[in-house]
Amino acid sequence: MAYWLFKTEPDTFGIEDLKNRPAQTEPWDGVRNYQARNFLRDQVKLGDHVFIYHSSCKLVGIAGIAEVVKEAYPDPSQFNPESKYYDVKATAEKPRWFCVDVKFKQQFKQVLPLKSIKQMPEIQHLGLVKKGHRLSIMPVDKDEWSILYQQAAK
DNA sequence: GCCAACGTTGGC
DNA sequence: GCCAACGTTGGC
Repeated sequence: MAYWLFKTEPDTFGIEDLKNRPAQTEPWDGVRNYQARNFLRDQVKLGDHVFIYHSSCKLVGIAGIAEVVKEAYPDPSQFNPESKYYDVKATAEKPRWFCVDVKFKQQFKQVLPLKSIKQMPEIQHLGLVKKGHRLSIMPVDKDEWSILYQQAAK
């Protein structure tokens, strides 16, 4: 099993929204970056665990955990002209973008702030703490997951 | 294939 | 809202 971090803007869709969904499950759509897409399509597997990270908001940081309940399939929003994620160049035969379904697992009592994460000496490999951390889907190694989880679940 | 212009991300 | 850091686009 692998570990990931997915970014989201809580004003649009946050951990609370995931928790309140029917079946607490939601397609993670709208990823429009090739590197992130490749992770989603090729490496994110059923049962993988995911940190839900809140960005562009008051409380920036890791807000909780979700689990992958459906592996990559073509992101429907790319075919929908009404959607802001619509992509003219995508076709059913040649989909360009993919999504997975995630299910709510846990909301932390408090968001683990980015500021704290950056101060943790053990967390050095995570893309988040590196310069130009713009990937919306990124791998987290096992050790870093454990350390972050321990810190967040306190 | 280079690279300037442009758009987007995301912390602050 | 600012702006630095990236990614993407498109002319050549």
